[in-house]
Amino acid sequence: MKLYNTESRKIEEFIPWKENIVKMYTCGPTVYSFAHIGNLRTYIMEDILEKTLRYLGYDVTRVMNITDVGHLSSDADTGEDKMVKSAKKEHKTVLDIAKFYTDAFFKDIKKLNIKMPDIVSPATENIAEYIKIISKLIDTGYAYSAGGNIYFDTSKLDNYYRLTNHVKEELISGVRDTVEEDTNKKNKTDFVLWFTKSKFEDQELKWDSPWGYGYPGWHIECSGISLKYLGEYIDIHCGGVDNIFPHHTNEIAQSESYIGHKWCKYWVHGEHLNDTEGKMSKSKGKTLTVSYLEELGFNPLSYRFMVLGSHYRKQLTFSFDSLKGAENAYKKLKAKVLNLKDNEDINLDIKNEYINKFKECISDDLNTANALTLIYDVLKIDTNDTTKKAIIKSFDEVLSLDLTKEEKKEIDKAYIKEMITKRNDAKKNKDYSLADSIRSELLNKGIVLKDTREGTIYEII
RNA sequence: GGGGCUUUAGCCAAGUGGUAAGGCAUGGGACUGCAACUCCCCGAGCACCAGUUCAAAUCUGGUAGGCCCCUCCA
Repeated sequence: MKLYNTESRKIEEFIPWKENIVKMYTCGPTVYSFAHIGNLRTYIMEDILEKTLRYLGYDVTRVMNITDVGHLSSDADTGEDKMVKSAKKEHKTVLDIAKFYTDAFFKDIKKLNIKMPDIVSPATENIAEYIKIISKLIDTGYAYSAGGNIYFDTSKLDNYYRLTNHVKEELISGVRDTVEEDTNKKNKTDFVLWFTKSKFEDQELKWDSPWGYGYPGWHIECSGISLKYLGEYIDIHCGGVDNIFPHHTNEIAQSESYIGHKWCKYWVHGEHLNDTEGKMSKSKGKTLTVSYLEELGFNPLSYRFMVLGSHYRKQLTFSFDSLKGAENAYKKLKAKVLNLKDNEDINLDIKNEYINKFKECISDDLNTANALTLIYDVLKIDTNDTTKKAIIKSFDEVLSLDLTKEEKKEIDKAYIKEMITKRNDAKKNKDYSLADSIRSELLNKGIVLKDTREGTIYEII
């Protein structure tokens, strides 16, 4: 397995800490609104990565957090916690909001055939863990108290920037002038581990701690949850590219200072889905959600297909034209696969040959585009249908496009047969208007008639 | 100002030194009462310039465009 590691900026051979065992941590959503399809692109990538590792025989444990506290809002306003802001807007408690959008997130990932991580843990349920970590960081001199808050002292590390290549001197703290400088900090890059005093006094969720009644900083949750469920050595940490700095940089700082040794071996980041104007964002208004795509008549799996057609480390520009193209391609492909006969003997040599080819594709830094192309190759192999279908079904364990899954809709077969007979009679009598009206009547019910050489068949859409 | 990514046919996209995979769309053809479905056929020399090389989309340097990060963000 070859994987691009953000830390080395190279494609590396994947070698986990312990042979055959993979501990994988993936940053989860902040649940203050619906996830948009750009967010979901990263989760699709992580899903493919997890399934690829399992397909290759690794024993994978994957953990994801749910951020339900302590994220600052966008610069568009004066700085209110996102969760609090949503709660106010919708007249609900913070935890109600979190619960609602967490459920919505789970529904979305299910529609996209993203497997639920083995462990999903909300930030608010691991406060004790954060307190434990912060206490030790204070004891060992990595953290200090100032102005009522606990800060991590980034000057204690000589490789703080190792994930990003940033040059310390060139960092401009006020690229946007709306950002206020926190005068409690010893260094520009220091960050808060625990708040008791902040600009945002209306924070609704607070907990007791050795440093006072307050709430955790924005980076500690991932370190805490990861250490709690995966231990001190993890193999892969994923997220979107925007997490690299400062979030993941700070996670490394905290976690390694706490445990005293290297923590995570591979950092894998997914590129963004852009719209034609650039980065998709929740604040731009028109949010593209999975449900919205469904309202427009798209199958969520068409979006998955579209995402898999590109590489996760390349920016992808979303347009309805490209989604439409993906949907066409997906429908055609699936129809071809479903058409394959299922009652012959599988040629195991051929099956193994193509499964190996498939493994080559996906273990090449998750080259899903080539994996999809391989499906088209399989359809062209000189072998029986059943072998082809078995091969594609195996690929689909990773790709999860439901390519071999029949849609099961309740249909009245006898009724359709009767209508087909009626129509064929009409055709014989050259009563084409009757024939066409029968055809369109069935079409309205989602039944598409196809006149083939072997007679009329139907498809349910 | 600093850091990083990116530029291949109408669109998506593979490709990591040897004369451009695949898919979608379009067009043409077969089939059809007409359609749809299906099947067959058709398209680029890789942003630009200059190097290295017997040989470059692939390496080096530069130019131009696009995007992201440095601020919560997938």
